[in-house]
Amino acid sequence: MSWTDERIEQLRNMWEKGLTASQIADELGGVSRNAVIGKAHRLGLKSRPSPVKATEKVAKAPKPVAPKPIAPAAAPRAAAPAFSRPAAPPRTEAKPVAEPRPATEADAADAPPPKPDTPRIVSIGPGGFIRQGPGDQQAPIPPAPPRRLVPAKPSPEIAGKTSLLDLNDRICRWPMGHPGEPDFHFCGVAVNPGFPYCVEHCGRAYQAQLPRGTRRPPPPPPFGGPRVR
DNA sequence: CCCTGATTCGC
DNA sequence: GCGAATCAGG
Repeated sequence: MSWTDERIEQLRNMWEKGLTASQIADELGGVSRNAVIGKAHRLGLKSRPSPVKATEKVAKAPKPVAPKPIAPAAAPRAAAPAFSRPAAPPRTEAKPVAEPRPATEADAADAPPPKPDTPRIVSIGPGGFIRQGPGDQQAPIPPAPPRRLVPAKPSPEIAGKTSLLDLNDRICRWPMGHPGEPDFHFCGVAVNPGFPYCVEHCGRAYQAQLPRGTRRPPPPPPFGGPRVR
């Protein structure tokens, strides 16, 4: 398979919709997940949360990775491959990282004082416990992180469509489109009383039983017909 | 082990 | 330009 304009277009759309590379590859067909990712990068559209790129700790000790016993004579690929990318790309303003010292347990305090520079004056009570001053109450109130129960962008294709969550026993649950595709939805019109489908789709779902031996018309296609790719 | 995306590099 | 192989985190 080659990257025709149309396929590139599909790749772009799906990628920006947040579909995974696997899904895109599956949808396009004829290409692997790697092919999709590679093409996406070549197109310049990358980003999207990567499970692997999030780490940017310099404190990581350089791990030499045991050289493979085979093919030592293979030409070294780069001049200095071992340290080709230890330098953190200054993606964000690289603030001076605190020196990696052997962290003590005491350092791991959950609530460090907001102003480390200000000397805190504490008093020791009888018995050695630390008295808390009026302003010393540890702020135990973590700012509640704003949470969104519903994605802000439910994908324009689904807007207004009857989704799986919208199903109830009064609306037609005849599937429209192909499951797994972004615009897959359900019929959603008023149901034929006593049936899970509307009148029209009941006609499709429930076909009269014909006498044995008679030729029957082709059965109703599942999910609206054969998949076209 | 499965998944994910990123990167490398021979073709 | 392409994508398999590989890496590396979840």
